[in-house]
Amino acid sequence: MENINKFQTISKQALQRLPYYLNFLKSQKAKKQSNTSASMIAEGLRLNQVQVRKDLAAVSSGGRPKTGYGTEDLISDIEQFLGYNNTHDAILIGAGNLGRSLLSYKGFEECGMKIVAAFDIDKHVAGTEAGGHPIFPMEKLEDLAGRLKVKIGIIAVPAESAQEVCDLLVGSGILAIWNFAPVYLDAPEDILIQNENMAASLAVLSKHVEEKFGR
Amino acid sequence: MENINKFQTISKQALQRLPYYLNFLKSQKAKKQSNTSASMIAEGLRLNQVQVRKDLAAVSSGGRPKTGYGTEDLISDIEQFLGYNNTHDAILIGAGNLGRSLLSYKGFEECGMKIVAAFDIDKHVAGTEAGGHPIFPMEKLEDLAGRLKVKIGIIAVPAESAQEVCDLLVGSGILAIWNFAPVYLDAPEDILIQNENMAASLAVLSKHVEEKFGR
DNA sequence: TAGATTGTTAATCGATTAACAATC
DNA sequence: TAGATTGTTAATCGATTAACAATC
Repeated sequence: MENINKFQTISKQALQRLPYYLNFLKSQKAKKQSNTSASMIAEGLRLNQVQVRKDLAAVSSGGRPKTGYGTEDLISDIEQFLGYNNTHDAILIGAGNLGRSLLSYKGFEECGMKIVAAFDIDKHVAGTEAGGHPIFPMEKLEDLAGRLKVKIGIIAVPAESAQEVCDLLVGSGILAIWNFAPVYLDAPEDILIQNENMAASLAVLSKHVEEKFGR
Repeated sequence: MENINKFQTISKQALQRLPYYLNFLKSQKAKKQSNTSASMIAEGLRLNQVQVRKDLAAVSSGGRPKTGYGTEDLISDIEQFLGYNNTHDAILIGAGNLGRSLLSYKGFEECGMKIVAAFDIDKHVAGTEAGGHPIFPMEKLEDLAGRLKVKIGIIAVPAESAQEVCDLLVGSGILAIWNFAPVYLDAPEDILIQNENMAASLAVLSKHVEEKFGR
């Protein structure tokens, strides 16, 4: 039986676990472990064995009974799957406090994303730079994004202007948006919106402390 | 009937939606809308009505048929619920690239969290400061955390040392940990671990672009 | 062959959504 | 009273976990 119909889909949660596996596998590699089993990963990351096994099955077919996966093979299968090999260019909009923090963060490139330019509505901010990235005025966005064929947009503007920026990005042919503004954006369904909200995470922490510590 | 048995629990997902509601409500307040209904929030944030209504019911009892909630009342109910009124002190460990970005970010205080000190293992880094926060050597952590009665720890160290730092924090009486390292931490179950992994979010974006754009 | 590990099919669990009753 | 909106109980959906068969 051929596996023509076997569309291996993967849930968003599973997708988000993959970088953890990757990290663990790299530490295995550093320890000269040439093979790594799902059980080892599960134990190392304190996850359920079956979950790990299922996640890996969606990403690689190099698993062999009794031996597990070749550590390096699995690393490259996951990186391949996530598209870390082909670097994706990104632009960031909103060079305020958060935006500048993101611009100066160096960890994105090893995850296959490279910020190529930043934009800000404030004419005084435009023309400066942050973290080695030039900041342009908003008017240049559409032209530049189109010419550079950028596929990822990072929104770091205030809530009020986030939807507007989103529309602009969609119009410029962006495929995925990393949204740091505290709003749910409206976009065509083939555009992926990944919401990242520090306030949302803080809510979880704050609530827990409040509960445990009392008021 | 008294509501003694009515332990209103709330899911983590619901908890994370509350800051979005808060943001919407504040914009309502700015527009002088004295009342806001669940349906208005749902429409504004493009969420399901019932979901919003259920979330709000867990947080406030000020909803009235036909009128909805008093905008300001609901704001303060949510802030009360999340513990945004009582500021919680936090310490940050690891003043590297990411750590410094977090230290210089100004948005945490309005979510009820205040970073009071940072620590780093590197003796050269200790003694300096970032974003107006002093950076201390690791040896001072236990003493300072205990004396300041800090309840939140922020881990921004490399994956390899994250568990070690976690243990140290737990030993110092911390109640909740915001973990930026790409590992799942092992801690007593009454300690809340909130994982924040930029790489995990990037994986989702990267995969989508890869799928749409092809390789 | 026995044992470890993979990978799949079925059961469970939790969150979201739908239907409805209650109330101002 | 009629209508809008709340809040609850039941149905659906999706992800996780458990049980098991396949394989080296």
